[in-house]
Amino acid sequence: MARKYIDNPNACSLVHTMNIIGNKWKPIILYLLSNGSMRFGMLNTLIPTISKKVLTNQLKELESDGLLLRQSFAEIPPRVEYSLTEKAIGLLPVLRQLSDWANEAYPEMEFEQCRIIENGKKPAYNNVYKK
Amino acid sequence: MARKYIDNPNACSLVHTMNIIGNKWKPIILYLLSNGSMRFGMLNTLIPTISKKVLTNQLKELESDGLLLRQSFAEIPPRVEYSLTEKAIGLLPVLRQLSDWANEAYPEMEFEQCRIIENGKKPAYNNVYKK
DNA sequence: GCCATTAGTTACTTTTTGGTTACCACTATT
DNA sequence: AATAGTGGTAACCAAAAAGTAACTAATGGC
Repeated sequence: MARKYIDNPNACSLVHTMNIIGNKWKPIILYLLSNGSMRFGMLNTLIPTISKKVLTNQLKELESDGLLLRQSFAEIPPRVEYSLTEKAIGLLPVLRQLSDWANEAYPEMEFEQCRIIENGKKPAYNNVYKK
Repeated sequence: MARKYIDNPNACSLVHTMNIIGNKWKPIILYLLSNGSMRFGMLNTLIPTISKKVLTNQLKELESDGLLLRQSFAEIPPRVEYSLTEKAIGLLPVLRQLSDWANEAYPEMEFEQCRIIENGKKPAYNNVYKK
């Protein structure tokens, strides 16, 4: 289960960034967590097309790269909260710009409004992904 | 050979961006082209760990997403030049910020200086990836 | 006539990623 | 006594991405 990274012989920081967030689910996970912590099950509900196995795996990788904090509460049934670290918070504005870029570059696509860190308002989760 | 996109039921522009550049090679390709056009063979030389098949495929996808312009010259042997479109040029500052983010978030890694669109100087290609 | 050159393509194999189902621990509720 | 609820894990399988090697077209140089 070793993680596969792109060869990065010259230590290019862009390659490193893409190693960390350049895949199918991670930006979405960070985006959903951008307004506060969330439980595993909630993430799974908001991203219904991801399997539990893969979600677990992505969360682990994000945690090991220092982007997520995982807090496990000793309760029954279990409760685990995921939240962004400072590192991840520093990435949010860039994710926002990636979003903005798509809006400008592909105006014909009429995207939804991106809700990342917008005036501290919570995103309308129920409209983002429906079960 | 149909392209697989992430499900994007709510037309999130971040998901769209990741569909377009969120993979192993595309940011590197854009980065290498950020100082001007380049031939297929040169790209392949500068990214020696990519196979010709995959490079061809990535270039096609970037072209079909409107990020690259492909100019084929009727010469023997063939000559094909790839260059960035306006869309792609608009993305460069964001790529630069992704780079900068890694530098700040992982200071222990001592990355190389990112050379994207830096004062119009050409990147020192030979130091980026060696054959 | 033979070889080198370039930008691919094709067929085939391997690696990587993602999905499915069943299962677990522990308690509260019915 | 059975079931629901949560956050997983394990075994197994399917799909996607990537790698490899051989091949091509058309021309110039030897």
